[in-house]
Amino acid sequence: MAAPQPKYDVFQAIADPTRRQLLSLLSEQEMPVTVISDHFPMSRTAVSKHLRILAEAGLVKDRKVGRETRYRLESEPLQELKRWLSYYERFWDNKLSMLKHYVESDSTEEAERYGKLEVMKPSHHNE
Amino acid sequence: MAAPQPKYDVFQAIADPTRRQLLSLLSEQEMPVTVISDHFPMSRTAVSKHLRILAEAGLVKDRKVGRETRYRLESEPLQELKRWLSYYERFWDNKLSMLKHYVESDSTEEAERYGKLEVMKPSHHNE
DNA sequence: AAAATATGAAACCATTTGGTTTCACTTTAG
DNA sequence: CTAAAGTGAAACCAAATGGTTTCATATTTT
Repeated sequence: MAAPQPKYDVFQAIADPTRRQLLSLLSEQEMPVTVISDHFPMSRTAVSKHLRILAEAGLVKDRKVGRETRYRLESEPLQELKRWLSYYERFWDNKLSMLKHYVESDSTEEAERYGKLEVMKPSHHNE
Repeated sequence: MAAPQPKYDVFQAIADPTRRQLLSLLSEQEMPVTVISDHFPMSRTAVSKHLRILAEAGLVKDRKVGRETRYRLESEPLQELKRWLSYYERFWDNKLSMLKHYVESDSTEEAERYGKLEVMKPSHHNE
């Protein structure tokens, strides 16, 4: 029953430099593992494992062609990242709201300041 | 001499769910560690370590106020993430260029296909 | 059919990561 | 001055991570 929820999310998937390079490489064209691993200083198996992690995060898809398995980029999951990021953009894009934020937090009284906030409610941008 | 290059970059820093929640919380206002850790199910020390990692990535700044150290969000480093992401946006925003990409990679001959590419040149989006 | 190619799975390993508890230090409050 | 509050650093730990080597299996090639 329980959905076999993926072990790796987009954030974790792109945290590794090698995996970001893999995405970059695959964005150019579809490729089988052997060819891909020629571009990296590690074993084919290691590359294969990184690909599996990317696949779990939905960032790459594969298809069998004869005896090879070709991997290709699937950028759609990156939209989650964009969405997460959009929340923070206001802090550098909108000077006005940023200033407002700053002034407010500095003009409040010491006691009770933090307790009044409604924080950590898992909403769109928390995770 | 050698710049003590930070151990954590933005990608790694935001890979952890707890750290993303920290950014979310701090985006509301500046806070001392003790108050922050009240919002998490782990020890103050653990939160403190996450904050240090975020600080290494430049995502939070702190300032001493009496005996407390207040942390605040510093969103600027997230621009690197936005920049990285912008490269991939074309794969979902621009249906035309995506299609072009797909057609090209599928119409080429088997042999020599991969060798012709100029890949992995560490450029703006590789890492 | 036999040899070569392409790949995933498994078993191992060293290092990193995310947490904990304990201790020392500084700054405020009584 | 003494106690309490706020923190960071250190020592420890179990689990996760990123690699490796070896082995089994499926598909081509000759």
